[in-house]
Amino acid sequence: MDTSPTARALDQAGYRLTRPRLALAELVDAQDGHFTAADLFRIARARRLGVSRATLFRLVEVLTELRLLERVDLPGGEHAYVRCAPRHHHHVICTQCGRATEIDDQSLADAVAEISRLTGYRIDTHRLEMFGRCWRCDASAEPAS
Amino acid sequence: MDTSPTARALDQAGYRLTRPRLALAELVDAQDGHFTAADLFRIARARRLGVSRATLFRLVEVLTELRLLERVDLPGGEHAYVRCAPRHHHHVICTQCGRATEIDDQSLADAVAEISRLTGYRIDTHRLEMFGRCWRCDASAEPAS
DNA sequence: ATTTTTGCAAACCTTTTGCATGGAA
DNA sequence: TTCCATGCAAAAGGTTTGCAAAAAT
Repeated sequence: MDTSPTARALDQAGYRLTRPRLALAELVDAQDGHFTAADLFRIARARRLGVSRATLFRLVEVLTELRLLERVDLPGGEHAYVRCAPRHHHHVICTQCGRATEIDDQSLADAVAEISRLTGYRIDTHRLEMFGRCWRCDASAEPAS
Repeated sequence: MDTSPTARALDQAGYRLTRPRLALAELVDAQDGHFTAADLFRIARARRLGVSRATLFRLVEVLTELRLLERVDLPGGEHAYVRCAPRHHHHVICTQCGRATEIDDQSLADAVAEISRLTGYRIDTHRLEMFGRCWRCDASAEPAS
């Protein structure tokens, strides 16, 4: 059965459903946190999916163009990716478990509009990345509370 | 005369004022937009400052630690740096001329607090980068208005 | 059959590091 | 004189690319 959402999106966008793509699509769908290209490659190699680095990078690029993935720049400077819905939003990322939660908050749009007004810039795009601890990790880190 | 703010900050922080550092400090001070390490190296080489890549990277790292520079991740994924005051803030960056303007807007802090409340994350750090056109570039791009 | 996609390997680009020399304090 | 800093060159990552073979439509 072909229930991989990513694979379906690829198909719909006119890309051929090859074995490497199907395998990677499932991998990507299985991630619920952020991952780097290297992470993906490591997993693919461990599972003997027989996917080359080149193909992996090429697919990540396609998925990013389709907005199924979004690149986030971690505080250390690495490029990671998170699976997400193809609309404008932001992420809060847990620095402990890697979980990423999508945000689409109006108060932020308001803040950006205000900044545009204050600075005189016409702001085309913006990117907000927030890093912290999700409720689960935060709870387990403070047993006594 | 030693009027380079960056050089003075280095001195104050206990770093030795070597010729390469002084030369680079002046270069950095002269930038009013964002620049990559490669940009800086290109300029240094053109001016025959005799600074090696290693030294340049090492100084950029020091300046970033001292918070005289901040790394910004451009939409294309490159790492650039902007000169700035050593406190928490954000940047609006002109995609045309590269000018960077510092922002410290309360409405953004409010938005982040709201997001923290909504998601249950304890947000430690956040990074907002805005890209657009500054008033000057915007004006010259639309002569008829 | 035709066109896209793959894998390989090499190339590329950016950044880091070890180490002996040179320079600041 | 004592460390700190530099330059060099090599290494280490990370990502891209040319090209012939393989696979999807």
